[in-house]
Amino acid sequence: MKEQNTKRAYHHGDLRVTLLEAAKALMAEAGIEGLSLRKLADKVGVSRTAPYHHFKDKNELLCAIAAEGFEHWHTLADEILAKTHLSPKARYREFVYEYIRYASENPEMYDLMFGRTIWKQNTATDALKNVAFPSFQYQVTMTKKWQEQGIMPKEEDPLRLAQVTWGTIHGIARLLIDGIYADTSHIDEMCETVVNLFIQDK
Amino acid sequence: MKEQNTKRAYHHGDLRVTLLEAAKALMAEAGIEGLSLRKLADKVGVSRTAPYHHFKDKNELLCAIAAEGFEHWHTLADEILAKTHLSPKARYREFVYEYIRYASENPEMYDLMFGRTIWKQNTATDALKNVAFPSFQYQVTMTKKWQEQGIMPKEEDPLRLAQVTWGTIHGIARLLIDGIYADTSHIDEMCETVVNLFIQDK
DNA sequence: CATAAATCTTGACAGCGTCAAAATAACCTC
DNA sequence: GAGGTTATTTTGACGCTGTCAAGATTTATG
Repeated sequence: MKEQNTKRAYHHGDLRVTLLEAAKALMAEAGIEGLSLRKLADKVGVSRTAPYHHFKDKNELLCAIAAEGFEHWHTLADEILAKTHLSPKARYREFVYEYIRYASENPEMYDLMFGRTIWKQNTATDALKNVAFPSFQYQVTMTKKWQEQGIMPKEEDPLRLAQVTWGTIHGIARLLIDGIYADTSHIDEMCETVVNLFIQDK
Repeated sequence: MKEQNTKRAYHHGDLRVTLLEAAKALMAEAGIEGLSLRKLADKVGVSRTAPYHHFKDKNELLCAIAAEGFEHWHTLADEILAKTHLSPKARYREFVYEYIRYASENPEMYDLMFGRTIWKQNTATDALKNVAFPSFQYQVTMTKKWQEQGIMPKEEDPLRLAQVTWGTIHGIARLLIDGIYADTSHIDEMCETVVNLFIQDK
């Protein structure tokens, strides 16, 4: 009985996918720093260097994880924007809530996707860039739409406005997952304040 | 010839201060991750374990560095707020610019002060908390003042408003120092957009 | 079936934080 | 000043990390 996936089943049987799944789980519980290739290999039941035949190094593994995170995140964002039965303002509110919720429920993944581990050293793989850059650009696209819908000021440059509004929810998300804002019970009120400040009366 | 500092000159001559200075320099050029106790000891010219008699572990060294950062940062903020010859709006503008400038010129220090390294694991020393918490609280105090001066909406709860406005400049700072916004030439325009969005016509 | 390629393992190395024990230097009291 | 205490520093060691090299094993290919 052997599987027939994208990669064929050799000794292990699609070790790459197994590693990615285990890595996400390990990262979620031990953090990015706590995710070591050796612990990962041990968890999966292979030798220390086995992962090196599927990922060039640790960075490439992290990029692969982040890429999956972006794909997941992108579908979540799309779902909200598809709720056309809601008013633009209500949709934006939901987007803000969902953004903060995603970050606080997946702090390590969020940190990997939007943090310095990958981007500061400029070590993103092409595969990651191909999903991450559109996600960044997505913020600008949505902002333009919000301006057209009249809930955000039309006179502001879309790029600048996107940078600031995204910066706001990103900043709040970071303060939460980095442990500066310990009190997560205030999340709702913070989101509401964001909407109050940025959204012009519908 | 021996110095007479807070700590007396033993074998080395105030190793603690020397370590802190070298650690700040090493961190600035190699990053928080690149700062190792062994390299630090080597740079200063002592054995690997010598620093352990002045700092319990690496975390305590990092906390000491961060504490100095907060003190420096606090004096910078105070200077701006003391410029009473400027209008409240102009002062806020300068505060935003200065905040982003400080972060982008001292990215590693900013990351240490406001990042997850220390706060997420909840390993801050009491000495650090004593300077950091007032700095956090400072944001709320200033926000209240801005509300009283009529440049920020009075109807918003001061704490929430502070969290969101601080979150905004913190988020932009993070996007810059983490390498998401590579283009630092847009800093001025982003700051201006922040002021436009948050400040009510003077 | 034989050769090539992919996959996995064992061995090894340097770097890291940190503990234990020993060595050294300064201080303090008598 | 002498002797003992304390502060400081060093050497040795351990386990953890990422990663390379070389060999072994399994699968694919011609």
